[in-house]
Amino acid sequence: MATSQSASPVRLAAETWEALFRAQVAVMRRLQSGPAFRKLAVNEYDVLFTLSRCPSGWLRLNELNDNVLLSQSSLSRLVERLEKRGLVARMPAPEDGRGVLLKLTDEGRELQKEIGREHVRDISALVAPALTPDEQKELRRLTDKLRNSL
Amino acid sequence: MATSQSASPVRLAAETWEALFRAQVAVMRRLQSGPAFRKLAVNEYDVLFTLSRCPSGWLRLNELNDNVLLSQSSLSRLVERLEKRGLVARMPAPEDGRGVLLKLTDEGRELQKEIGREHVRDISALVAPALTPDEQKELRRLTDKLRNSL
DNA sequence: CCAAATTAGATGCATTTGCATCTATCGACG
DNA sequence: CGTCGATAGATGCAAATGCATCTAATTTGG
Repeated sequence: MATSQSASPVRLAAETWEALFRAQVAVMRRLQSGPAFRKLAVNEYDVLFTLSRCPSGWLRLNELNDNVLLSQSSLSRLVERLEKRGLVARMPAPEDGRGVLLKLTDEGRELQKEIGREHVRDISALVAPALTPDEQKELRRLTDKLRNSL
Repeated sequence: MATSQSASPVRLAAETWEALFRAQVAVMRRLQSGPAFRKLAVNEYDVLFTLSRCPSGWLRLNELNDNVLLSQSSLSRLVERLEKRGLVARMPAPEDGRGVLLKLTDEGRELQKEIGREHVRDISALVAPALTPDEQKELRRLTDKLRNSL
């Protein structure tokens, strides 16, 4: 009987992914039910957050789409909603007549910061008691490595 | 200036969560666009999968809801759809007149296995090249620990 | 330089989702 | 026991999502 539980590489990969996925579900469920996301859905906040991290301030719609788990059409309409609420501004891309550039408005930046502060506290309250700092660093390293190798 | 990048525990936790979340988004995006999920959405498959892992075969609707990132009402309707397609069967809970028990039908079990085989191959193709077996085990350990401590 | 194929994003439409609420049952407590 | 708050699940309805498709701009290959 040389067939121990996770002997197969395929099985190990599947179990690894399932553990990652379930952890994400469990944490996200708690985060999104908190008071931080009263004013904005998580996906909407995520767009504002990504824009806030963008060095130039402007980001292409299709680049945004890589970060978010949404179809292209859903992102298009999500951005439309954000624009209607005055949180982001659009501009036709200068180098590509098909493209659209996005940036935060002042109001959008304010709201991102406001939600972000609370969001970060919520995250910390969940993650910090669960893992030591070294474990957190290792988890960050492994998930970054996984993402970068796709 | 003793404020290095991730000196703050709060910041470290936030960065850890973001890395985990982005990795999940990146992997999930690739998985769900693959041919494995032609016949069934990921959330629907996930319900079949969870039922297939249940020792007794029967599972309460509200227990299912802990595993899935869906509101109670959405899960209720998702299950309704699965039942209409003949993939799951319902039964009133014997010990609790409010509850509903679910199990896979034979057809549901077949479909879960069929999709599952392909799904596992897809996962392996993404995860195995990215992380060594030891790294995968460590990632599994850390995400399990995170989830269990919530 | 032009036609064909590709890419960015928008839009019509059906499906899915979530919020609020409703019904029914359970459990606690007087 | 009988009432009252809590819990399980279903449902009306508005909002969000995805698929297929459309338009327009770009890139590619002859």
